[in-house]
Parts: sequence; C-alpha cells; structure tokens
Amino acid sequence: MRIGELSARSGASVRSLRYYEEQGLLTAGRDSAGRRRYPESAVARVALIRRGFAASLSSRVIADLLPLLEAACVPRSRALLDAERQRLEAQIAAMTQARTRLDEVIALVTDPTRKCDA
Amino acid sequence: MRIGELSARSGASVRSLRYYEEQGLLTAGRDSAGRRRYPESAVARVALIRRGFAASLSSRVIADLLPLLEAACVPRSRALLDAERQRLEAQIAAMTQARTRLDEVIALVTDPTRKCDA
DNA sequence: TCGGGACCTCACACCAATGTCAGCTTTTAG
DNA sequence: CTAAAAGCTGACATTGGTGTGAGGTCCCGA
Repeated sequence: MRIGELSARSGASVRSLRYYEEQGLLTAGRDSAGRRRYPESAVARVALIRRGFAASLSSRVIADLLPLLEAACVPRSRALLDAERQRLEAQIAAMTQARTRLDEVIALVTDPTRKCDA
Repeated sequence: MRIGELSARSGASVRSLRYYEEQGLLTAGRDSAGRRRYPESAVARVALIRRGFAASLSSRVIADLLPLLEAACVPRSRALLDAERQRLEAQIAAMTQARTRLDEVIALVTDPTRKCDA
C-alpha cells in the first residue's frame, strides 16, 4: 500500500510515517515513481511503534527495541524496557516533587496576613 | 552588588540571572560602565524565582505571579497557582498513564513463549 | 603599561516529534 | 488534455532554561 493508505489505517500522519522511516523504525520500498510502498505488515509495525511512543519511549529507544522484539529476545528487551521504566519513574518522581514545591509556595502565599487589592 | 556576587549568593548562574532579566523577572540598574547593579533585595527575589522554577513554573507564569505577590494579592495568586497545580497534575497523570502503557508493553514482551539468541 | 578578571551583547546548541509550507513530479479522473 | 489529488524532498517552527563561545569593554593591581 502507499503512504496515504497506511496513514489512514494506522492513525499516524503521513508526516509521522516519513519521520519513522527517517529514524529507522519503518522501512519502505519504492515504486517506479519513487513513491513509498508498504507491505500489509507495516500496519502492525506502525501500531507497535505508536505503542512505544504512547509509552514515552523515544524513537531512538524504539529503534533499539524493535530488532530485539523481532528476534524475540526477551531478556534484552526486558533490560531495555526496565531501564526506560526507571527513567519514567524518575521523571514522575521529579514532577511529584515539583508538586510538593508548588504546594509549599501555595501555602506560603495563602497562610500569612491576607490582603488584596483586586 | 554586581552580577557575579549575586550569582554566588543566590546559586543561580550568571547566565541564568541575565535570562531572568530578559524574561522580566528581575530588574537591574546599570553603573557607568554598563554593568548590572543589584540591591540587597535581589538575593531574596532570585530565591523566590528559583522556588518558582523548582515548582515547575515557567518564566512566563513567574512573571505574572511576582507582581501579585508583591501586591500581596492572595486570591489572584491562588488562582494562578491553582491553575498551575492542575497543569502539573495533568502532566503527572499523563506520565503515569505512559507508565501503564509501558507496563503493558513489558507484559507483552515477557509473557509469551520466551526464547532468546543472546 | 600590561595582564587578567569581570562584565557586556549576540547567538547557536540542546531535546524531539510533529505541523506546515514551498516547490516539484506523477498519476488519475473527467 | 487538464486539473486535482497524492506523493516527493527539504527545511523551518515549536518549547524553554541553560551552557557555551566569540569578540569587545572596562577596571584594577603589579
């Protein structure tokens, strides 16, 4: 199929599909006019790629992961994914801490002698 | 005081102090040679600015907030901060959902017939 | 008078996926 | 035949606090 159809069937924009290719996540053949041609399996591949993005994985990590998944190499895939999970946890922790800081500021603003001109 | 001393006393880099000024968070006088001069109160102001950043506020929001704090306008400050808190909560929720997605991928990889070549 | 340190402005780099525009070719419908 | 639709490449914008470097001014001590 061509890129427009893949876009419609996968939900990814045409721009995104070209980007995935640029990042080495998706390969495409070319027809005589230079247009990308995709096999049926590309739909599933894009779905997997998008799952990765939805899981906050970067294109780089997805590029590393896809070959491992194809090779069905569980331990290595796990190692990669666990590291990403840890990164994500750290980010969540950072934002949670920021929320605590924000609550402190809110308390600071709210508690003292309150006066307002508007 | 000059920018180097303010940097040392506040913990913010010289670069950051200039950036704060550019964003309208911090004002500075100039001496005859064009160098920035800060009053003692600048130390406290930078501390407050940095608290804002630590609470994940953007320079834009801090710029809006500082005048309200100076006017001791609690309700408006609260409105602003509450809105930011909500934004932060939404981000935390998004990342938490991403973690769930990641866990799904991990389950997907881990569960099936496991085999590995490395 | 010379060296160096502190300061100045301007500006690019970073991270990263996507939107969008420009300018072009090819295919296809009418 | 022609116009529209679909595709192509290439490139810039977005977001934002900070690092870093170039190139210049100024001031102080030796």
